[in-house]
Amino acid sequence: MAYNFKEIEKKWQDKWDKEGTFNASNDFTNSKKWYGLIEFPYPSGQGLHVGHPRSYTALDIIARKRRMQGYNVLFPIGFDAFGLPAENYAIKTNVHPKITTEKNIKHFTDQLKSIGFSFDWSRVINTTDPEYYKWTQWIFIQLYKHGLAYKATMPINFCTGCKVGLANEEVVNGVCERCGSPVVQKEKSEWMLKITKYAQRLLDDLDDVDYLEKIKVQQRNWIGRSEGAEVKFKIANSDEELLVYTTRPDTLFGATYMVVAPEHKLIEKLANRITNLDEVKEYQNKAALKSDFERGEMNKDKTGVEIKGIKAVNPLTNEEIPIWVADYVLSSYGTGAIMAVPAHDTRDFDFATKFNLPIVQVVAPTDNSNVELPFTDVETGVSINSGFLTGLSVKDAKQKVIEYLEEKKIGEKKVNYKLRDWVFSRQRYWGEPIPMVYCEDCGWVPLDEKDLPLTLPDVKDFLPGENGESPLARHTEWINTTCPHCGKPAKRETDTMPQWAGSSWYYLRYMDPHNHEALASKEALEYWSPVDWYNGGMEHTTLHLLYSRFWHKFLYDIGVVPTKEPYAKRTSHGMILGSNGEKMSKSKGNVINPDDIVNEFGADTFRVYEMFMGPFDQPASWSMDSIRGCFKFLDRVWHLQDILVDGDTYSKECEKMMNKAIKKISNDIEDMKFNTSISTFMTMVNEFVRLKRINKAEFKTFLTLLNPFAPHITEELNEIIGADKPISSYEWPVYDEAKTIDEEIEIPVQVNGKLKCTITIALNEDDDSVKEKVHKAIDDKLDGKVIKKEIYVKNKIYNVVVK
RNA sequence: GCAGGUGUGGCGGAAUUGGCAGACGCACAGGACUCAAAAUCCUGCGAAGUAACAUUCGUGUGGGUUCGACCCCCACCACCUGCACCA
Repeated sequence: MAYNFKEIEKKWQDKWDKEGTFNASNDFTNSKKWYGLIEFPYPSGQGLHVGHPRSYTALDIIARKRRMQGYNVLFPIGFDAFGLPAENYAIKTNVHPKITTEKNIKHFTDQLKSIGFSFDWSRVINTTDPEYYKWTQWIFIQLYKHGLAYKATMPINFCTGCKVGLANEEVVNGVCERCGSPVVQKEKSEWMLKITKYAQRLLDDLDDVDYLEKIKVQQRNWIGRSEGAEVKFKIANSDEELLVYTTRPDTLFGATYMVVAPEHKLIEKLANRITNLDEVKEYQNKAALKSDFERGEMNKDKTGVEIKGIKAVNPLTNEEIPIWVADYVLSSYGTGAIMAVPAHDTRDFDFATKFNLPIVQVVAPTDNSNVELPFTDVETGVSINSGFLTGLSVKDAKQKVIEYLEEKKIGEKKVNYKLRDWVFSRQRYWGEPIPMVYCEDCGWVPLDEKDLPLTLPDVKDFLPGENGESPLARHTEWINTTCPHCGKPAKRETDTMPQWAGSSWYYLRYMDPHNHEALASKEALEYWSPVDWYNGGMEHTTLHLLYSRFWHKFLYDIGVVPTKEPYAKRTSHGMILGSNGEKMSKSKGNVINPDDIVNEFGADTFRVYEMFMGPFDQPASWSMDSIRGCFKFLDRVWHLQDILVDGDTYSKECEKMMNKAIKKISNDIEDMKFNTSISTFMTMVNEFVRLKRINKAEFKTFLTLLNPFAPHITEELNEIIGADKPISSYEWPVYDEAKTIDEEIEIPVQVNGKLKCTITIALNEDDDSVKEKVHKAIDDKLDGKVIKKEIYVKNKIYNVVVK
């Protein structure tokens, strides 16, 4: 009988669908729960990408294993359906995003089901469903009420293509992450979320979660904590002060000039004393026209203008030093002004060299040798030419100078973060409306919670406004409302939320997706929290992961969720590349469509191949040849039924292999080493074929182990061999450690570290007996050389050193 | 520039973490089956070398530690991924 995967897969998928086989239990008395989460897809018009199933299959394997281990498993799926592509498509074709989204979700659902994932389809969520975004809006209102959402006019990244404000995270190399158009700076009034208030906790609590180390590193870098000091510099002959932030207060004696960012307020304040105001203004204007990217481009010559007419006073040396304006100082970090220490900072050094500014060395290596400047080593440095700091190590000097500054009230210890507040407004239609109303008398007022959801009005015209206004801004009948506070006429916010909003809390909704009273019930949250294992792409480590941790911590603070962290464990999969090793894209013509693969080889082969491709966390190139090998493997598995013999226990010749395999595969799955699990399966099949027999007990265990990887074929074979219940209801096989150990082993014998031969010994054979065997084997190969030393590592290796 | 990662046959990759390098798969070659092809099955497959053994070389490069190194240490090269004038 041939392996008819089409028939088999359809049969089991229909059965699972009809019976809801994999729905998580709502019985919370079962204390053993496991919550596995994959990043829910954006239902794009292109359909499922072959990259999605890599992550989904991996967690599906773990979820299926957990069920067999007796856990109540929650393994949900949903759709992150707000976003630009549907809206851009609507602009082009005038098809409402709601229709496109619905169609795409249908398509995705069919595709996902055709691969046999054990998702709980009774819990599907969709971020564009008013019943869902009602709670997204509710969270926003809570943020607002707790002072974490505020409106600010600030320069934002404005995409000239999408005509929309972008978060810093969405700007890549000066262009829009989505459409590739240039991004310029624009002043706009935007809703902001105060993620910076949580910076320290987002950093600290990384110690309590099990994330891949590289994910933690990226989060830490993104938060970018640094310790230093703020120092006040007096402006000579004035009451004004210039506040700077520095991580090297120990180098204060070497500060030979100051630099302020072009946007710094000092220039305005002291405008009447500046003798070259025109020149300074011209520089400011030029800087304003440059994008952040242009300003930040490396290896570019530093530019700047001295602000003449005013001087700053170094608080330690009392020397008057010049003040410059230069765009290498950013207004958005620290205080927007720096003290420049050219001898010990490469940027200041470049600038000082270009403009002939004095360079004073104040730190030297411990041995006081001459070094090339700038000398930036903080580990070995010792203060010199620094008054009361001279002779101290960098660390001690920092400590001492901060004490001094604090005592004299001219400065204080200060921690800074690179993390910025989250720009939360989007001038777009296809997003959650921000549930805020502006009243002339009351200012910004949140909607009453009982009036949620604030639904997105149906519009016919999706073009953004000329000035980057939201398409909703043209909808006067929707905009005009009454103030929830005083009842007077008022206007709605027309901006919508970014795509990150809905995905910042979706894992909570899965716990109780049909709840009308709350985002999820207390019981469900208590029972299912936290997510036990979350797998997703590295591209989401700095944005989505950080945002959702922030929202979660906030919800924890206001008593909504029971845990500090949303995800106990986070892993990450490597990207699937085209067969040419490049990222799959339509323009490169190297896109593989999952439907074609499922059609030609079947879902089981597709799953096995994606797991066999290579190490899970590393990128892998698609190979049509390799996938045939996986099909061949399953075909061999199918034909094992032809050599099936009776037997209720493992046969003598296979007992060891079976026990070893259970151990290896069980461990491999936990370590996400799926590729070596599959090698183990292949080795087993080769052995059964070589022996021309497999007994029932062996086959049953084999099928159970393979079931999470290839669920359809294994269920079918299980039925064929007369099982009375499906594998998904079996217990995960256990092994007997004693039966994984060989009592007779082969060990290598080396002479001077080079392999000469191998000998067979009993496990734990006594050393003298082993020695005797070794000498019998190699004594005639020594060419009369003298044995100097013999090393025997028990049961491992025997090495003879000769001369 | 900083941080992290990777480098092993023709290719994808294994290696119990310091102990027989190349498991498993692909490709390739030979054979069986077939009128023939495909599929399937069997055998071989790092390089040099030999009739065949033997032997030598071999995990990006150069050095080191060790009885023994893909694995540890030092220096370097190449590629990938983040971040990037963050004071």
